[in-house]
Amino acid sequence: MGNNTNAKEKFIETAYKLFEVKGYNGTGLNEILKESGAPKGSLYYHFPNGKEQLALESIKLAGEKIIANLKRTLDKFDNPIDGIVYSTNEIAEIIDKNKKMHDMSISLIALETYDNSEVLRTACEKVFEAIENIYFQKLFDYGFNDDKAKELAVFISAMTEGAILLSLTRKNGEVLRQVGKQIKILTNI
Amino acid sequence: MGNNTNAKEKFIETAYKLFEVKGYNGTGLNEILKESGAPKGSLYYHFPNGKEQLALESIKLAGEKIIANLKRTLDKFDNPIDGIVYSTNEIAEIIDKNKKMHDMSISLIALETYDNSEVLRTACEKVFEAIENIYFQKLFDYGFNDDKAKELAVFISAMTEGAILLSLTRKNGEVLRQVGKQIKILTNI
DNA sequence: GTCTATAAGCAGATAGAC
DNA sequence: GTCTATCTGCTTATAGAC
Repeated sequence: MGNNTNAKEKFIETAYKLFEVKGYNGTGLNEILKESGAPKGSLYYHFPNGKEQLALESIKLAGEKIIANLKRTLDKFDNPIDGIVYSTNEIAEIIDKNKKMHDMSISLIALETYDNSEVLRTACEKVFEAIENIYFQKLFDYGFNDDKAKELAVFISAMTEGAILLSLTRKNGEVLRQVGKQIKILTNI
Repeated sequence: MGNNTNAKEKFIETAYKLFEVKGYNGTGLNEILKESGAPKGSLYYHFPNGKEQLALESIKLAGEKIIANLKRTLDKFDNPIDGIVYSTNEIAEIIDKNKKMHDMSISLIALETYDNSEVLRTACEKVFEAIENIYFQKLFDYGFNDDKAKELAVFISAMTEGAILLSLTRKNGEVLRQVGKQIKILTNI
């Protein structure tokens, strides 16, 4: 019997890379097929609901990778703000080099789908919530009370997503680095 | 002689509304044509470079509207931070009501085009710069020195864009309101 | 300047052989 | 489970009548 798990995973891996950079509407099924080297029939066997189902799995995968990256980085530091500044600097470097999105944000697909597909919007919402929770836990463990940690986590999530957007648009990581510096100054931790 | 200016402006108005919410890749030319009530030949007469040229004009128009809104709001306040908080609360209300983008951000089209079209990327970059300059001027006029005003302007731009993204994804303006509160606390102005 | 007809290609999706 | 052929409809764009 053929190994269907590998074929399915290959589709998701390929799709998630393309969706993250080119977006949901900007990526055709044919492109995903070509890149993954499989025929169309196989895709629809593994994803009966077609493109939307493939995107759903892609968003979940992207979320897992983003969360894993963020956790790994924050764990290097005791002070949460130092970890966050390091994280923004890491992303800044990637943008300086690749000038492409890669395991940093699902903002594009979130903006493309929040008004069209409740399934995909909810999936994106969950990823953003998970990111916020990582920040919250780090801040809470450091000693902030529940309310303060929650407020700061929302703030840091928004700031980071915005800085990624601006840095991508400008094709350099300067905004991310400036924002990192600024949050260090403002929070004064 | 026919009034070509009106026809052209009508196209831009229609396109900008659709692009802002549905995105560049998510909006077909046929949809713009149908909504504006004009035939295809007319569009290509006014925009020989097709969709990209239409999008370029749409981004410029969106930028003008966003800037005008922001200026008008900030001018109501002497204290820049109070103006910014009011502005984020305004956007939060719009999201609570409409749950759609409308004169608040070009983030979707920026993320869709930064890697495909240098023309559109540059247009988006200019809009973000203009927004940043509005914040800078307000902060500078209030008494911040040049460097500090610049740093805060970048920070506020990023934070606002990120908060809009998260609020749209969650379909409510809570993040924007929380971020507004938080920036008031952190800057302590 | 305006409008219609149409081209050429790609989109997502499906049927059915193997 | 895999693969091919194909369908329908939409995409951007163009040619040419008026």
